[in-house]
Amino acid sequence: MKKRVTIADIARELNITPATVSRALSNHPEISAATKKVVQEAAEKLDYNRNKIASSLRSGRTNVIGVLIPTAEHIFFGSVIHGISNIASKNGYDILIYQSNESQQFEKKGIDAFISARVDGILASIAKDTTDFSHFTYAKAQNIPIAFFDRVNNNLGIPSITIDDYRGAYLATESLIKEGYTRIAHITGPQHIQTFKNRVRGYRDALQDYQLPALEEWVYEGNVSVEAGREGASVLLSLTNPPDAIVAVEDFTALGVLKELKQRNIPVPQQFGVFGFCNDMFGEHITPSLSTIDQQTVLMGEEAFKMMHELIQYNGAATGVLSKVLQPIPVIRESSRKTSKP
Amino acid sequence: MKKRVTIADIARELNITPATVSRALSNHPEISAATKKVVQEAAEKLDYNRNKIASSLRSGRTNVIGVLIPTAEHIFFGSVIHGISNIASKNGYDILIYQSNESQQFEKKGIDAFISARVDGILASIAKDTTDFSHFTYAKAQNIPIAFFDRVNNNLGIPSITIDDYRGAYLATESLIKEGYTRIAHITGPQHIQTFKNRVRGYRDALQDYQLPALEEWVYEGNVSVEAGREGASVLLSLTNPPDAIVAVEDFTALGVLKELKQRNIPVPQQFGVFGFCNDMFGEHITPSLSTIDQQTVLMGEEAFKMMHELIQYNGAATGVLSKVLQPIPVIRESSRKTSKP
DNA sequence: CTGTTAGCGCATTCAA
DNA sequence: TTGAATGCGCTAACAG
Repeated sequence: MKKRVTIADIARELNITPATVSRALSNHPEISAATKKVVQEAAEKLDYNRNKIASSLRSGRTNVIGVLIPTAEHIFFGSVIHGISNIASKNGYDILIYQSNESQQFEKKGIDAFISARVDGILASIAKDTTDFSHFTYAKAQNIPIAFFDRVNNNLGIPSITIDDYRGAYLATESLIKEGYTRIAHITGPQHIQTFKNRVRGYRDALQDYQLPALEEWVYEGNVSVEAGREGASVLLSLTNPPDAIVAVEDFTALGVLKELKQRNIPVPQQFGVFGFCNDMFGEHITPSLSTIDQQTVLMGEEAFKMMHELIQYNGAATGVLSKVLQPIPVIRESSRKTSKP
Repeated sequence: MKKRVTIADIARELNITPATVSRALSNHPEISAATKKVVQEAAEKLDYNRNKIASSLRSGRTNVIGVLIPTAEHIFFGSVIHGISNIASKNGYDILIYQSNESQQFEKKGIDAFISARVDGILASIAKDTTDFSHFTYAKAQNIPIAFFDRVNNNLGIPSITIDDYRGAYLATESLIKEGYTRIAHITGPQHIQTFKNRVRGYRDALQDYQLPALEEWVYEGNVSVEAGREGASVLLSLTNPPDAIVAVEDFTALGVLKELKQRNIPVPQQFGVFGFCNDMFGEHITPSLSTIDQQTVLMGEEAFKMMHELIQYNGAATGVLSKVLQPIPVIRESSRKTSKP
């Protein structure tokens, strides 16, 4: 094991003190340009690489953000991480990843790991299973800046960044209405999850605003999956008063709806409209292509980092940082275009 | 900022020395069970949380693995990270993520960040742009265990974990042959990438083994995308001697092929067979559903961590750890099933 | 502008 | 089995 070069080595080489080297390398304002230059060159020459561990221990800051996600296997979170990670790198932060796998127990472990690692802040998206949120308030009590993204809890006094699910569902429903569909149903997910609840509200309010019927039985609650989409569509189409369009809670659910419709030979969009939610990559390429709501995942990641960055800067001081809501963007494709052809 | 509890606090509380506390908490064999118990309880009571930074500085080990990926926006890498991260957590390791965004420059920065963070090991998947690999050999020279996954370079003496791309393409081609297709073409990606090159070889060898024609013009080199699939299919179908099946380099490329065929009203699989590569989630749900090669991404992540774990253990000592190749798994669906119906 | 001094919290050597 | 002493590499307060 080759011994690593330290600032002491550079100091010795140049006959100055380690403190000066440290300051020069951190671009401290009170160091002369000449010294900085010499130190830089010596560092380069000796192949010096700052030991962040020692630096962190001394300074009390790690420049690491802990990111807690339910799973990296879902492209939604990959996309958010993409956003977080890129802007974080640009600002000199590293990203520690932990997966809860939708379990409260692992989520708690993740928070503990972050605290142990002395991360400067935590960005978290809550697991489906979580009912006890004390690990989050604990982190907050430890004075670690924390913010939620996408899967949030508004009762903990923790800032968050989300997209406006209510508005997304509203826009989807409204788009179908404007295309001429009049009996619009909704397939949603488990209602203990805020996100899905908000979408139901947006869907309902759109119908009400346009004075269209909003039958109780037109809201089908399933799991979020292709299968749920099929089953939901099947149930809805078997009603005595079946709908002529469906707003699905998510793109794969919408895909299930499309499959069921195809099997029943119901032409989309001519006789039936379908709207998804997520803007997953495949939607653009299936037939008919899927209208959906874009969730701006990368932007969400970037905004999440920015918020965290501010929280870190102003921690302790009173701060104006509050929750932020991103606007969903309707992406209208074939599956909902009853009137005009593409 | 509440002062954090340290081992000194615990020591004071119990009238023993910090050294003993440290040993007790690390479950050192030479500490009495009684002391361990008392220390554990005091730690719990005082809400002690080990400072990994200080521990790392002293011990020289961080228990952090740096994972370098091209982008988190591709589900393939998300899936591998899922595999790495879960097994890493189980073994007490944290995961630091860095994205190269397919750029050599950022890749280099990532390696530097990892070295600065004093990670115990690096798992990397090479960027498309990378032509100079010195940052990898540099890390290795610094005595940091490093291994590649999926996107590898075999000329650096760095172990790697891949799936057998050659065999994957061979199996895809063979499957088409056994279904009765006889004029099989291939749409591949940039040939400076080993992965794609190997798939071309697998494709060619299958044709040869079954004594089928392998025209030079039946291999179309494009970018890896839906558009490349469309274009490749278009070019191949315009040949005076067009194929009756295509092995695509990847699922989205296969999707492009399917779109082009649909537009030309060529029935799949009856008159034309299509095979993808990746087993992306959408493939199961499109029409016709897509035959493809599963790359065992989660397993790849798990095996990557296991390999890294061994490298870390035996670093310095001569080690038997070599590259590992995972077996691809054909997933046969409608798009290639000429003979039998599902 | 630079040097001196001190210590972040822990793990490890050597002694007892 | 435990205590005492040391230092990992760096940064920050205080001097000069």
